[in-house]
Amino acid sequence: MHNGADPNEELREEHRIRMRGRLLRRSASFNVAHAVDSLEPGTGAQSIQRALTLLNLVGLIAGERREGASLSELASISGRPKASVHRMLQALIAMGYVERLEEGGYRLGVQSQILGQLAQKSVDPLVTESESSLLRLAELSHDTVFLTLRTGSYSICARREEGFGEIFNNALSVGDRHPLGIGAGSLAILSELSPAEVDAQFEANAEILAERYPKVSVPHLRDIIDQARIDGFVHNPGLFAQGSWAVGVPLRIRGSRPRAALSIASIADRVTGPRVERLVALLRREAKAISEALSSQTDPAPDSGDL
Amino acid sequence: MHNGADPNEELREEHRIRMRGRLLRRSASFNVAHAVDSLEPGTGAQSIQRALTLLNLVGLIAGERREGASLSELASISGRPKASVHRMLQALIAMGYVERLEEGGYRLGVQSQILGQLAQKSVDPLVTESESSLLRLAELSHDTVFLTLRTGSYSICARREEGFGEIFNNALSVGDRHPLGIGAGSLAILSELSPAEVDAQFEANAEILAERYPKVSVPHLRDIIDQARIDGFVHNPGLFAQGSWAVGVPLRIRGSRPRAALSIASIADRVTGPRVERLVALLRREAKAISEALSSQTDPAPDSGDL
DNA sequence: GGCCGCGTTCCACATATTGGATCGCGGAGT
DNA sequence: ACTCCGCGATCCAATATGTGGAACGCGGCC
Repeated sequence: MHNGADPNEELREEHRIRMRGRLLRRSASFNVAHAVDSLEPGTGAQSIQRALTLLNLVGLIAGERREGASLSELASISGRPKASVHRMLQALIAMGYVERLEEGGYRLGVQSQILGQLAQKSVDPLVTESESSLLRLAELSHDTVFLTLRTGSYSICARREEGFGEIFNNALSVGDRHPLGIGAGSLAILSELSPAEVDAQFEANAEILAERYPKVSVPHLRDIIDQARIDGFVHNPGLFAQGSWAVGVPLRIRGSRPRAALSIASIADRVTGPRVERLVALLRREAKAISEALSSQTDPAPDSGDL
Repeated sequence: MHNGADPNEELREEHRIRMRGRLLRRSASFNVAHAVDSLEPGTGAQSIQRALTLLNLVGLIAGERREGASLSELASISGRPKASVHRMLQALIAMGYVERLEEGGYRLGVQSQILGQLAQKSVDPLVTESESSLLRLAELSHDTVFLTLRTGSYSICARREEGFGEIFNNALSVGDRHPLGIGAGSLAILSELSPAEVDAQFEANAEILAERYPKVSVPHLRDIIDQARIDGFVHNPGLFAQGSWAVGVPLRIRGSRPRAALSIASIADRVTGPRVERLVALLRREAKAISEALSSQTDPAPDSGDL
């Protein structure tokens, strides 16, 4: 996807250096939110759901720790018996989606990597295209930056880039999935949909929201969305994770339904007052850059720039 | 992973243009080889295997056709009833690993892409690092170039790049998996292992080889491997797919077990006589470049260059 | 030497998956 | 306009399938 001369690589390396040793070991509880997923029984597919959830989990853990994930860890986090997890892992290994290190840890395998490659051909150029924007935003804001994508009635954290500020936001990491409406990016996407569609989404997720996000008030979210339609950005004052404030802007792509957003998260102090405007300005600039880059890919004529 | 300025992108675009319209619609049979996979019953996991096999298949088809894969196509290729395939697809969609286009086709979804991203953190830098080498090789040879990786007792086609010659080798595409020993790259990897290890691999795959590759003679493969130990490259005179000849060299990475190879495949006429030496020279040069690049990543001191 | 936590294996149970059959739809053919 | 065809979606009885509690063996640690 890139060679050593990739201009992003320098930025990236710099980040890595500054981040080193700062990577706090996430508490064992991880972000189980999306791991314990909606398994509507009767659809005849929860073994698949369980397996893929496990695969996600392996990815999430092994993505942060070089040693990979241990069996009992996976068992306890996913909340199923070790025997089951073990059996699933065997299957995943047999298929090459998971590998086992000599030291015993589990991590993603070659097939996972290849699947990703195949996926890049089909799915959005968005993720790759926004790479450099995310790096710039992280660099400039010193906070944590996210690219959120919509899938069905969910939003998923597709990319995350660390600024190297003092604070470290662990509320969301790559691969985490939440119902639409949870998170600044997610709300930003909703703000581009019609009120009717927004209602439809909230309705589709009604149970999940009530069950897993009991503190969240849907009417309140609707208010935020309405405000965002006016402002053009979402401001989330720590609604979902305590102390995790954020701003988000939608990505508007020509000829495509709204389904992506950029957001920046940090502590309350850094997402208040005049700084909000500054962050929003940064986000808007990058959002525009990305949408123009994507438009020009399909259509050689430069965008009229209505953002 | 790259932005518009990625130096590989130009090469790549050029390829795309030259390839356009030449992408023969693979015959409906596809390369089912690895799709109908070893489902050892009783392990208690073939629903997972089936689902992941289907996922692979969606990736393979949608990787070549923008419209994605159709249900009945997937059903007929994978050889299971439509009802089952449909149910699995629903599950995969619910998890975000597969998406459905408005036009009705199935293709890989956001989660697949993200899984790939997470995998890149854990798995080899090899695949990304060898990108430009593959492009150069394709460009220079005008044939089809492969990066093969080892997983357990299998080899998998991790990358494939088209030269724009007259002939088009369809024997192997990205994601295809075969037992170790099937294919020039695969053999090249084996040639770096000790004879005892080679035997162990053949033994592990004995049944599969006998059943699915009845024409292949293991003793003969052993001879080829022995020869490759002397020559430093593998020459496959159409052993596995009729008319598909190839040469392959192993990738030797400092401080890592042998598990990768580069190979070039074409028709008999183009992989005989003096051209073999020329191709091998090309392969060797790139193999050296890659291994040096990787060594210098972990160890700042330049490699002593014993290749 | 005994304890603990780990990964692994076993097996009777029941449930989740299976797939043949059916249905509804939209496009092609006459 | 009517039929035919192939597609994707849905249903449901039969059972093959995955399940998970329990027990095992191993290595490190007190």
